[in-house]
Amino acid sequence: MERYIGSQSADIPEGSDCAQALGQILSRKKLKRAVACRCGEELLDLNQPLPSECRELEPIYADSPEGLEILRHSAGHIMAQAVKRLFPSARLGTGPAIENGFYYDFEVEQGLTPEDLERIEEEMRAITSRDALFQRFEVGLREAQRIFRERDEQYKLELLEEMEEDRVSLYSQEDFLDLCRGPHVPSTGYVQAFKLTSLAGAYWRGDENRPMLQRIYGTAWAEEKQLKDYLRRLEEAQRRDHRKLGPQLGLFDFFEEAGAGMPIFYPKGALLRSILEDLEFKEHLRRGYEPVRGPQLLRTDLWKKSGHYDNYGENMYFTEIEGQGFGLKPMNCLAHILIYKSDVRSYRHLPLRYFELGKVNRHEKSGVLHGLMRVREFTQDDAHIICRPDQLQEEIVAILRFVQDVMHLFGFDYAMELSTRPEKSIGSDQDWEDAISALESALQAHGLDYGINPGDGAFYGPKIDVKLKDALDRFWQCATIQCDFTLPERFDMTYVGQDGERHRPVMLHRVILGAIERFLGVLIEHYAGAFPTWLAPVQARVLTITDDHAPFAREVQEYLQSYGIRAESDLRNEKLGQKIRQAQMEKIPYALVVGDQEIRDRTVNVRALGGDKLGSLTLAETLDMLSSDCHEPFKRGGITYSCFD
RNA sequence: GCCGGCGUAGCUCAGCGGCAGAGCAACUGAUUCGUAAUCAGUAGGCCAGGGGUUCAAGUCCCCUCGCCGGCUCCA
Repeated sequence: MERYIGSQSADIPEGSDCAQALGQILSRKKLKRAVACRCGEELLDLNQPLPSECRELEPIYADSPEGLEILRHSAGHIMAQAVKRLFPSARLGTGPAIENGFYYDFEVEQGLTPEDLERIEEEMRAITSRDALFQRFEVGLREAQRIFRERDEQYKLELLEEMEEDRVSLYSQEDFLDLCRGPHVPSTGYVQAFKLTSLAGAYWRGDENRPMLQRIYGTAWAEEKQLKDYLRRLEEAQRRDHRKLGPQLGLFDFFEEAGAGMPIFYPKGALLRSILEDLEFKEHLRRGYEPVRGPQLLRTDLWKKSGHYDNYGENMYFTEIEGQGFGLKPMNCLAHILIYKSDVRSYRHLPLRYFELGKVNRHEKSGVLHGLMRVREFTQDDAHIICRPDQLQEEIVAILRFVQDVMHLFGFDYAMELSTRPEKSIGSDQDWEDAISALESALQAHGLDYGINPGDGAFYGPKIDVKLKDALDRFWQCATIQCDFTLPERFDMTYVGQDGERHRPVMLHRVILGAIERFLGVLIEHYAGAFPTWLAPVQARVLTITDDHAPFAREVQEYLQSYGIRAESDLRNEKLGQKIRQAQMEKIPYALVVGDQEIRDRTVNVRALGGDKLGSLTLAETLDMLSSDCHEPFKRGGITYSCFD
C-alpha cells in the first residue's frame, strides 16, 4: 500500500509496524535516532503496528522537542521500575516528562533518602544496559482495575476510576507494568544520558489536603553532551544565584534575628535600589502620574469594606492600637481610593494616576520564601489609575508601552498572560466580563501575543501579568495590570459627567517592575552581579601602584565624583595584581590604574571588567567614556532618565 | 503550611561520642611592587537557640528558629 513518509512515497504492506515502515525510507543510522513516529496528530511507538488508515507518517527523533518528551517519559518508567525493585512495597503515583527532565511520585513506607537516589540510579543503569523492550497492551477498564488491584496500586486505581474510555493502554518493561498513554522509546537502552537530580515531597494530584508522596526528579537527554550542557547550565544558574551574590557583593542579606523574608539592604544594595526608584519616580512624573503616600497601617474596618479582610485576610498582619484594630497594608489601593474620594471629581479630571513606591507586607507561608524573589516585606512601584470607562483601553495601552520601554532598557524578553476570575472573588459577572474584554482588546490593539491563565486573577478583577525572561531563560512575574470595577463600587467612587450626573469610574491597579526587591533579584541573576555602568553601585575604582601615587588617585576620584560618577580609590599597600583581582571580584565596571607614567601625562590607564584594556585616557576622556557608557542603554528609546540629573 | 535535607570562625569547608581545626578574609609588621592572590606574625568559636540521653555531646534524641530542594500559594 502506498504511503508517505515526509514527502517520499513508499509501498508499505499492511501489518507493518512503524519501524519497518520508516525503514523503507530512512537510513539505518537515521532510523536508530528515531524514538517514535507520528501519524497525523497521533504519536505511535515504533514497534506498534501501523494503523491501516494511516497514509502519512514521519519519524520523531530523540533530539526533537517531542522526542525528548518521549525519552524523558520513558526514563520516568525506568526509574519507577528501579524504585519498585529496591522498594517492592512502594506504590506508584504519576510520572510525566517535564521541562528538561521527568519525575515520578511514589508512596514509600520507609521514606526515601538522598543516598537512595544513587542506588536507584545504579539500578536504572542496570535496567538500561539490559535493553529490555517497552511493550504496549490494551485492556478493558475492568481488566486494568483488576490488574492494579492485584498489585495494590491504589493511586492507579483512583486514576482509572476517573477514566471514561472502555479500553486503556498499559506499558511494561521486564517485570514492571504501568498505566500509560505512551508512546515510549522501543527499549530501555535508548535512555542513556540521564541523572537523578533531587528528591522532594509533592501532594497527590497537587492537592494539599491529599497525602504527600515522594517525588524523584531526574533529567534525561538524547546525548551525553546535552546532559553535560544542561548540568553546566544548572551550575551557571547557581553561580548567578542572587542569594549568594547579594551578600557577597555587599548588597543585602537576611538575618535569622530579624526574621524570615525580611531583607536588610547594605549601603550598596540600598544605593542600587535608590537608582531604580529614582528612575521610576522621574519616569512616572513624565508619564502623567502624581506621587501620593499612604500609611502602613489602616483600620481593619476599611479592609473589611474593601473585601481584603475576607478575601486576602490570611495573608495580612493585624494588630490592635488602643482597642482599635489595624491591618498592615498588603496593597496600596485603599489610601489611593481615599485620596480620590477626598474631593468631588468631574469627567474633566480623569484620568487620575496616583503613583506610590509603596512598602507592603504580606504573610507568605514559610516554605515559599525565596531570597529576594519571595519576601514578606517589599516595595511596589504601584499606581492606581482612575478613569472613565471610555478611557480604559487607552490607559491600558499606555501601561503596556511603559512596560515595554522598561523591559527594553534592561534587555529583557517577556511574555504576557491574561488571568481570569478566581473562585474567591467579588463583583458581578458583567463587570468581570467587561474588565476581561477591556484587557483583551488592549492586548490585541497592541499586537501582543498572550496566554490565558484561567482563575488566576486578583479577587477584585482580572489581570495581565508580564513574565520576564532572564539571561538563563527563566521566567519571573514582575509587571501586572489589574482591571477593577468592584472597588469603585464598594467605595462608591464617582465622578460628575458632562451630563451633570454621577458616574462610576474604573480603576486600574498596576505595577511595572512589580516588587523592587524581586526585580533586583532578577537583575542580579540576569547580569550575574556585573551591573551595567549606570546601575553599578561603584562605577570606577582608582588603583595606585605605590604609595607615591595616592595624591593623584585622590584627585582623579574627586574629579569624577564632582561630575556624579560613583568612584572610589584603592590606596592600600598591595600589589597591583591584588587590587585588580579585588576590583574584578567586586564586579566594578572600570579599574583606573595610576602610576608614574599616568601622573606625568595626567591620564589614567583604563581596564574594563572582564579584562579589556582600554589604554590611557585623560581625565576628561575618562569622564566622557563613563558618561556615554551610562547613557548607552537609554538610547533604545522610551525612557529618558539620566543618571547625572 | 506540608515532605525531605542542612545549620561548626566574616566566607568556603574538615571534625560525626573523648582537648574545636584548615584555607581565604580581618588585624599587626615587613615589603613600595604595572593589570586576577607578596611574605611573616596575631587574633577570631555559647559548634543556630533550648531541652534531654551519657562518666563524657558539634557528634545521639526531642522542641524552636533559620536556610536549601520541592509541593501548595503569589509581586
